[in-house]
Amino acid sequence: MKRITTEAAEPQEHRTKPPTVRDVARRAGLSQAAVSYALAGPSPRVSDQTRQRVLQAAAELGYQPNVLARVMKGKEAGLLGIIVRDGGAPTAAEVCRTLMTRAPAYGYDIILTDAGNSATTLLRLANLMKSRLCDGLFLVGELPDQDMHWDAYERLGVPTVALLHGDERAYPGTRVSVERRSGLREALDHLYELGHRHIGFVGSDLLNGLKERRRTFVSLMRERGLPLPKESLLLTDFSREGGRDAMRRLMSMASPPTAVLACADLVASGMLVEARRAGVAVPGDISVVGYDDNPEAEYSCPTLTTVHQPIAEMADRALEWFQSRRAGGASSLDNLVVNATLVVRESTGPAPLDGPAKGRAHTGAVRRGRSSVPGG
Amino acid sequence: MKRITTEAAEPQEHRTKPPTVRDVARRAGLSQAAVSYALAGPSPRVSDQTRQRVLQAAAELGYQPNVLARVMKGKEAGLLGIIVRDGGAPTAAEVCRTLMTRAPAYGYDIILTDAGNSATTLLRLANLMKSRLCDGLFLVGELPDQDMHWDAYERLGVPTVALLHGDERAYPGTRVSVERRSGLREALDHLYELGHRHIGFVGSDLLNGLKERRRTFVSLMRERGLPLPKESLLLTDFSREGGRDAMRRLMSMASPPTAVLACADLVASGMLVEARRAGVAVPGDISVVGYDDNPEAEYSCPTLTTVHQPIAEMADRALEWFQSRRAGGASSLDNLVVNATLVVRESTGPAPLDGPAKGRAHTGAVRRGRSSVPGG
DNA sequence: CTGTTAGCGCGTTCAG
DNA sequence: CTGAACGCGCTAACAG
Repeated sequence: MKRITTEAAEPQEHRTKPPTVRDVARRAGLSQAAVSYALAGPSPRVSDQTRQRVLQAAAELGYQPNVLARVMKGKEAGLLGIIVRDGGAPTAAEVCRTLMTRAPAYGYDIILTDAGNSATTLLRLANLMKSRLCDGLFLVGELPDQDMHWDAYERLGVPTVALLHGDERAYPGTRVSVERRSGLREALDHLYELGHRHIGFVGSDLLNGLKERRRTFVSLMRERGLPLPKESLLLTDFSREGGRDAMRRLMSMASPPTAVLACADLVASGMLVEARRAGVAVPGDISVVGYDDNPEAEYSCPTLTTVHQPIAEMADRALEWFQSRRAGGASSLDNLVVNATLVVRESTGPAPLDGPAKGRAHTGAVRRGRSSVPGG
Repeated sequence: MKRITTEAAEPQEHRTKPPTVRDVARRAGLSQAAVSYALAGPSPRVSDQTRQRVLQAAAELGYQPNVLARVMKGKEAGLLGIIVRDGGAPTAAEVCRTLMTRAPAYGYDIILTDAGNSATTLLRLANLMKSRLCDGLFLVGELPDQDMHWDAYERLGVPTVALLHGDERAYPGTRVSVERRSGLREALDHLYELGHRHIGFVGSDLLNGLKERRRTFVSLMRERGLPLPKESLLLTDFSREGGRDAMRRLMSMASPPTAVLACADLVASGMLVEARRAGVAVPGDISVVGYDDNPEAEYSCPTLTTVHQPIAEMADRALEWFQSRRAGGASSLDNLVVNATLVVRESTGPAPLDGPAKGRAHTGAVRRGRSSVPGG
């Protein structure tokens, strides 16, 4: 009963705030409802003439609807959110880019935030996006300690698809996962055919997904009856520096493997850099295989043989899932599997005939070049 | 008068919707207002005891405030938005990453969307972010045709800072710009000292910023009285492929430059790849300088001498601007300038003593390798 | 057939 | 400490 406001309000401070439907209505001499109907498209509710008046008034004021208000009313936003653990990781970055590129084809806009490795940031941002803003969420890349935050994840209350999250123990919700075994098997077959028998692995325990790659590798090696001395299973940081360090350690081994699988291209890339620096030939002395097939793999030196993760396909699976949900089917807890395949480039070649690299002439060069290095 | 809803509604469907202040209030046996005050922090409006009750009820329900509703009410969101023209471009990607990493230190969260090179998409997303959601916007990377959309940009009605946008003719609003002249001058000095006199440029006209780099290069060459034949000013695509194409054209020239500046690392990287493929030595036969200092520059083969854009500093300038605005000063239309500096790595070396690369033995190899290439 | 009124959703805030 | 209005755009139900 105390409605004092309405038309009596002063118009002078409207300059700063963007115009609303009310402003347009005032200008067109109509009610807000009429404006809303007119703006929604041709409709039997408003005459074409009125509609034109509205459209013109809106254009003159530069009116843009407030999406937030619309969303609050309960309309679908047509917006999906990406929360990436660490946008600096090349594979995660490419997944995000791909999702963003492809989303429009599925009728979605997309926004992204970076959790910067912090679980609390992730939850804060998730809460923001979930507040009716986004119809769904992608979780790209796992957090190192995400297992601790399960309850919070589950409470999100927004349809969510996880990507790059390892297997169901690492993330029990709906996720896109890569069939690890086949890709790694291809890599091992490839190396075996090239004559390699002593094959090492450079891994990291930072994330569940990386651990799984190592476990799968070990199991495949056993399956095939190949020797796997403990020192050929290296652990290092999930970074380019980690790769360099691993390569140094390999070069200092009495009997290093003739071929090595890295848990990620990022690590493999560091290995190549260090090999080049130390004068170790790849693949002449040691073959290196990556995992991920980041865009850089094609431009490294030598170009990198690696297990390709089909990122475009992963993005499509994830987007399709949202689309079919929107259509009606509440298909809960899916596991959307895609396959990885080996891409052979320059970093793998025949196993050295005269045994491991260590015995060869240039090994001296390695020692000379970096004798004070840790891990030796 | 027809208010049927309210308390009479069935409670069973509350499970799906996240809890609201009303739910917390009901649980604590208080009014929504009391809850709101209590949640806002200690205040004379509610007793500490009541506050505890509220806090506990909120925790039990897993209550999270709806950020959208809060923002609608006119509160600051503490959120900044990034609109990136093309997240695939390495420099833009790194600027975004850096902004996202550093924003928390300035008290902001940050969300990002990719305009995917489309102006309409950009404006749609800008409208979303502007709808009270974001307190400010970063525009990262210019659109090829952005000049056409000036009025729309200006109407955004949100404090905006542009990054990677060329000079004030390209973007008249507040922006962070790189002092181009000094960085390029350093690069030329460096090449000059190495004995290079015939220096070329591989540019692109896609974006204003790239055009400016070329113009600055030309003006510096004139200033120094160095010859600059028209065919040493190459134009190509802003991509790795564009770089490869440019290198092929350079190799087919009768008298190619002994050193070349590329308008961007991305292009320079393609040039290195093609040189390696064709057996042209860098820097033995030709020196290559990039622009941007993307992270990859340090890992290419050879590593790339390039003009470093101080991205961290750019991000800090931009974030500081928002921060000081928030504090009160409405400092409008600033131009926040940072300086670029040369980083010398392996891709530059002394000018060949026996004249341009073309005259040397391996040139034959180049021709053998790729005689059917366009641009020759 | 056209236009208007009124109220939804949710956190905030002023007058009681 | 509570009741009720507010900021928004949208839309069901009514009035002309």
